[in-house]
Amino acid sequence: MTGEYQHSLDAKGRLFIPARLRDELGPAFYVTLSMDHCLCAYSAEQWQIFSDKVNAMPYVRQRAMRPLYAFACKCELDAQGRILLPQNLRERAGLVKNVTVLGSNNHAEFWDSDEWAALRDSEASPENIAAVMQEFDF
Amino acid sequence: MTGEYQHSLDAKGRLFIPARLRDELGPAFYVTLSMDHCLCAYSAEQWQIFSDKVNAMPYVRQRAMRPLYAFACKCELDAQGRILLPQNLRERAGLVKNVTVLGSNNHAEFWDSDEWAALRDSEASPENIAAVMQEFDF
DNA sequence: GGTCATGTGGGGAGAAGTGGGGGAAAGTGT
DNA sequence: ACACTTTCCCCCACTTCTCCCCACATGACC
Repeated sequence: MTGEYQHSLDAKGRLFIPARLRDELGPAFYVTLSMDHCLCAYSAEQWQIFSDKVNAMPYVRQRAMRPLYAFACKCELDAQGRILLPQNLRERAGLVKNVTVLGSNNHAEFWDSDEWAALRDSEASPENIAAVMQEFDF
Repeated sequence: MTGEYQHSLDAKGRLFIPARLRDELGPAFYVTLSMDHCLCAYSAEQWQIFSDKVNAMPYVRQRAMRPLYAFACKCELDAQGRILLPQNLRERAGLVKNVTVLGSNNHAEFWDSDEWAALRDSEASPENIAAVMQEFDF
């Protein structure tokens, strides 16, 4: 998944999913917290892969995953290609009006637009890009 | 991939891809940022190799790749052999009207023509060529 | 000079994206 | 149990933009 898309939450808390990401996420997908101040969306398939990994862990470690599952929400697209984001998730990621949707390889991310803009400017500097590319021998 | 090709963005932000590069990039390829002030295009195959490497890393490290994926765009050729470059990518690389397309071994690069001309003149000096060749024992 | 492949530009149909109305379903209080 | 509010979901109307198409210019090759 790739790309940066600008959308807005409407008065009812609905978020539009760009057509390109829709194809890759599938008709129903999972949204949950991230380690950053944003939300992550995983296709049903990716979610399964993730869950399998969790299941393979000893129970003591599985408990640490509790918040991830507690906040997770299975989202389904309406006829217009939108999802309804539960309020607790919106609050958690500080999503109010302007939301930037990012494709990020195997998942999508939802950011408050201002926050993402600030992060992008600091992360997408030539030095960082250079460092990343070097690391991957790209 | 080799060569230097002169093209222009039309009013709709479309860029013509030279026939020689088209063959090597394939019908759909990925365009993203570069560490220089230009855009890079990778064939779907190259992109997959890169993504596989990223997926093999722990999630905490994968985050560093966010800007690369956020700016990336899967571009498909139209019947005339052109692609539509998203505005944010064009802005990022300062592409307005005249664009120089470069073949650069395993990828292609898109430069603002003036900028490339300046860079080429400074880099393609006999001294630089000599230095490069020496380094590779060429 | 003719013909084919390559490159350039623009019109228009249809998909993508946006917003809002209204009714069903669920939750709340008396 | 019943009215009332809130949330959710389906539907419709509208705007914007992408993509497909055609028409033409240019240059290479025969």
